[in-house]
Amino acid sequence: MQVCDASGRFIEYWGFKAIHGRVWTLVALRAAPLSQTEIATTLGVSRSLVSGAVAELVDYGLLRAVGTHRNAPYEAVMDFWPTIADVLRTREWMLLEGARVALEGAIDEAEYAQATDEPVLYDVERMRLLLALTEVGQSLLRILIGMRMPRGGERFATWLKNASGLVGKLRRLV
Amino acid sequence: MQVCDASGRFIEYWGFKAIHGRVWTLVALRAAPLSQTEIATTLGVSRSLVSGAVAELVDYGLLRAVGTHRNAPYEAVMDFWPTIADVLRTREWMLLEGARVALEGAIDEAEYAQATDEPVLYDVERMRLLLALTEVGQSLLRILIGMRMPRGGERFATWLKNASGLVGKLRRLV
DNA sequence: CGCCTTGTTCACGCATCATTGAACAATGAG
DNA sequence: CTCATTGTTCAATGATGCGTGAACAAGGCG
Repeated sequence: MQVCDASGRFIEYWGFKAIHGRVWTLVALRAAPLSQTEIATTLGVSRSLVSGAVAELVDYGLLRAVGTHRNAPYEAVMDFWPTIADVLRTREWMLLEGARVALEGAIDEAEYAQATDEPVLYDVERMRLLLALTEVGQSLLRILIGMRMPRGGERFATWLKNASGLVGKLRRLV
Repeated sequence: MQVCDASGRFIEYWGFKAIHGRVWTLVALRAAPLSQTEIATTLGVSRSLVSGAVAELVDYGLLRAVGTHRNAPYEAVMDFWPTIADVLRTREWMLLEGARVALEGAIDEAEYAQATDEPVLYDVERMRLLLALTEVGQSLLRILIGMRMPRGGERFATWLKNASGLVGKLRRLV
């Protein structure tokens, strides 16, 4: 399944493991739920690798066991926006916040140095610009995180239509 | 300089090397252009590492030598959107295009199987959904790539104001 | 009840890649 | 011209992390 590899490569570039993308895509596109051994043999990887990947995907809320018994096969949760929002909320926010705090500290230092006539190594104006950039980034992030998803039956299809319309509006905006 | 480390961490998560972020941030925030040895000693890394990083940053168009002589110090190019657009155009587009092509192929295969009454392993409906998703992604990418930047003197500040306004409009849209 | 299939855990190997230090090249200063 | 400083190249190192296989656990089915 070339789609799984392409998806894996894509996911990998976004800071996750390729195996996550491959497993999720395979399960998502199969008509029937899959057991771990089926996943492993289909993808040509070891069962141990699949075991870990599946556990993490279930933890992320991207995979779900069908039934309660031990060897219950897995189906994909198509509605992955909550997971993406969660990643944005934690990972990206922390990164931007770290940069923002560091910049604020550096600006304070530079201003204190200015006030006491010490030599100022750094360009305060530029630091302010980068600070403003992090704030714009955080605003954008807040919007993305806050995007409400349609509830009920065919969530993913509805969300997709939603997103498509939004992109159209965005094009007119730019 | 904690800002450099924060920036490096951020850049690293976006698929680049942390050293690129650290070097660029240091040069961008310093009031005066910096030589490679100054960069190396300030960041506490070897000159060889800085040499490679600087060469790549110059290649990306994110750093520029001030003057023509061999040991000319470097200043930062603040207007980094062209570089980002370039990365989006090559890396992200290729990834999405790869997924799209693979999905189209799989859909064709599945339809052929349906027509000839062979067993169909994959869910055509879902494949179409993911195909639509890649297309929405490509539309969004086209918009981002096509975003024109202000020309002339204080480009970065103008761009930032531009971007900030855009994010505000986007919030009202969502 | 016992076997066989399935899932989990863990230590190891293997590859990748950032970083270093040393050797080398290039150039400006004295 | 000579030397010291700066930048470049390259092999070696070290760390990080994916993937594997074997051993182990846990049920289901005969």
